[in-house]
Amino acid sequence: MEELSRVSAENKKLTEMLTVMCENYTQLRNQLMEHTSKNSTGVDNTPTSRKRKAESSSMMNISGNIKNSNNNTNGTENVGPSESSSSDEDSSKKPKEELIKAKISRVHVRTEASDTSLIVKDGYQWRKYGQKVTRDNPSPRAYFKCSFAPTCPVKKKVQRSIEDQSIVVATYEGEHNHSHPSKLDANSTSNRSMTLGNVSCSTTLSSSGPTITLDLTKPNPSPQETRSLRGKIEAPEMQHYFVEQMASQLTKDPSFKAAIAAAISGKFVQQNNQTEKW
DNA sequence: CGTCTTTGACCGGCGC
DNA sequence: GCGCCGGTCAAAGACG
Repeated sequence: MEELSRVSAENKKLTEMLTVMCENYTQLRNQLMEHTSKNSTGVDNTPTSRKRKAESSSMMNISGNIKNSNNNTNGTENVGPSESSSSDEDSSKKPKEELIKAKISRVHVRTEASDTSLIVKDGYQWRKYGQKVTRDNPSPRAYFKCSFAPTCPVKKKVQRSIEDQSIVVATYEGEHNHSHPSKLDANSTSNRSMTLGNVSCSTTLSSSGPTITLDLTKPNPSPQETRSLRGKIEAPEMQHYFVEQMASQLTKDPSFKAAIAAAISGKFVQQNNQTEKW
């Protein structure tokens, strides 16, 4: 309980730091937009190389904003900085581009820095069809197609963050035209991440090694923090559902059960360094 | 033998 | 038109 309270306090501090960072980012972005609007009177700002611009905006989104594409079927839950920044700029563009961009979502997953597999397990079944080394990032970018359904048009690009090699950025394009495979088999995956509103929680349960890494962001921010973030207030039943989902997924993982059993039997060694990492 | 990954080749968009 | 660059294809190999 002491450890839990300590971690909770640390999470609160980190959340506050994240809030300050988000606010600073918003202020800086507004200042930049004002500056660019003053300098260039043109309607569209530098139509050259839209793709690189979109990627550079995603690089600014490394502040632990973890989203799951499964909830992004209509884009209403995409309230992250990258989405908001792109939607702000898209307001002056053609509706066709807005339609295309509405189907694009990004997921940031923290993984082991030594893991070079570029595999982001999100419950879907993916087939790798290409890998490229892009110009703006020395890490190779992997291209995946959804192979769960032959007609599923969803594609996924996975690339390590140029700023933090331990963060893998997965960009999803399109919408799945089938149900989530994990609904059929909840034990098929060992890595899950979920998002409710702006509160992100990512669990990385490594079944291959003896270590268990939990990436947790405080699930219950204070009302003040909630207001300061994006004003998206969660319903209590959603928080309850969130906690239930976390508990059920943790208890379904055999490695987590083994760790709990070892802890109960007195063989579990508390590693403070691991918990202090996040 | 079927499926998946790897990787060089190829294609199309874009800027100059 | 040419070159660069990101994205895709497809043959070959790996793997269970």
